Amino acid sequence: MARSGNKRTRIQGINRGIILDAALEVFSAYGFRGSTIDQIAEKAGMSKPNLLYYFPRKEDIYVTVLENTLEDWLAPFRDIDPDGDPVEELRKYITLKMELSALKPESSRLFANEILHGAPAIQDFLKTNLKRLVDEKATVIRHWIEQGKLAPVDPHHLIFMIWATTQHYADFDVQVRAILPDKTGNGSFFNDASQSILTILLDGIRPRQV
Amino acid sequence: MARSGNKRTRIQGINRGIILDAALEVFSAYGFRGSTIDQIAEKAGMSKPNLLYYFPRKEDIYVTVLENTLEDWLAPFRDIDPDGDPVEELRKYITLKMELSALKPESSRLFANEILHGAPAIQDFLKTNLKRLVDEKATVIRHWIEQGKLAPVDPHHLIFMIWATTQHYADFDVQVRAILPDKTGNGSFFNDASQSILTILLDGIRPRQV
DNA sequence: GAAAAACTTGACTGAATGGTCAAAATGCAG
DNA sequence: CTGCATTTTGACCATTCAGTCAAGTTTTTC
Repeated sequence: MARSGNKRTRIQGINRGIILDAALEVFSAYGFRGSTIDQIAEKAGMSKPNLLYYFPRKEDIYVTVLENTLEDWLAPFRDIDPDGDPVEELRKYITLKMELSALKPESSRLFANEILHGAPAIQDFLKTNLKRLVDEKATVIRHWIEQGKLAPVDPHHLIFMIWATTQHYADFDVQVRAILPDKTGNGSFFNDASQSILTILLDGIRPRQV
Repeated sequence: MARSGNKRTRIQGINRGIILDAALEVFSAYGFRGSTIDQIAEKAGMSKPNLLYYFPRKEDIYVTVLENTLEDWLAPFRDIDPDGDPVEELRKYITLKMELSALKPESSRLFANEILHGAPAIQDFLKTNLKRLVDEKATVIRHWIEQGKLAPVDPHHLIFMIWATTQHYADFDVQVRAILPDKTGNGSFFNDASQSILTILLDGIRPRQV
């Protein structure tokens, strides 16, 4: 039986990976309820009962995919260095986050969809782990402000603003592409966006007094 | 038969309204695929066949609700006055948008969900109406910049940033509430957020040289 | 106030879909 | 090569759910 005592055979390792990749694509595109096991099985190139041999319930697949993406998503945030230069650290974070949005929009959408619908599967995680981490980084930002290295702004709202903006390019991709003049090909648009966001965030839009 | 020739009776007006209100709640909470006609019918206090008498298909309800919310959503954007003071206009817009996020988070979530899943029902709208409107406002912003009333930033990305941030408080409500220290009660938190966003957007986070 | 139109609903149908099961196929240790 | 464990699948079941229908009830019209 699969997963007995957590021991994984060679084939289990391979197939679980294939399933999770397929599931990420499907769930992020159609949401939990809108995705069918058949869809995932087809994309994974195996029969439905076979897929269910590895993940007994639809929800098991979903939760596993979600958990896997959470870590990717949080790592750059965790890596913000309290001892680094604030502007440089935030620049690095925003750039990384935008790269992630460009590279793995599916993960972002999966996460967004989960939150949008009330985070039924990860509410606990939000209230404990994530809150702890955010509060920690908010403290870092507050220190930076006290040291005069950053303008006095509310750390939590600053974090939300960065999250919101960077994720927007993944989550609202169709809208962004529908609106943006496609002067730029496909590639450089995320770079442009990073630059713009950074400029606005750092210096604001109020013209500097001359 | 209902809706023949678009003429509406008294009862049709009432019941369509009730249905659309119920549908907004349900669709925004569970998405299109995740919502059932029975759920909407129950919330609307009528039988399923009766509901289907007014809207023959599930999709008809969905599209109608979506169209109704789009207008609400765009109105404040449309109202940005090219002849007004830029900072004041943007302040007004952001404040309005945040009030809307606080007052009608369901509309925001419905819209977000639609975009997140590739905007199957409103792709045309995005590419025509919305693009036209955004380009128009981008031109306004560009003029403001030329007149030195705004720092030189990319107008499109500025608009995206404002949209992303303001909608975040509606769409990611559970996450925001999970993280935010609930020192503030329920009411003032949207005010705090508005203030913070505005400060950051206007003056940035880089400390001003003294 | 009677006929016509509009509205309402219980009971139903067919398709989609999550999940089961028993039997076949394959992999692998000795 | 043999026998046991793992993997794979066709066929199936039960439930959910969008949508139908025919028969009733209420509202409007004249």
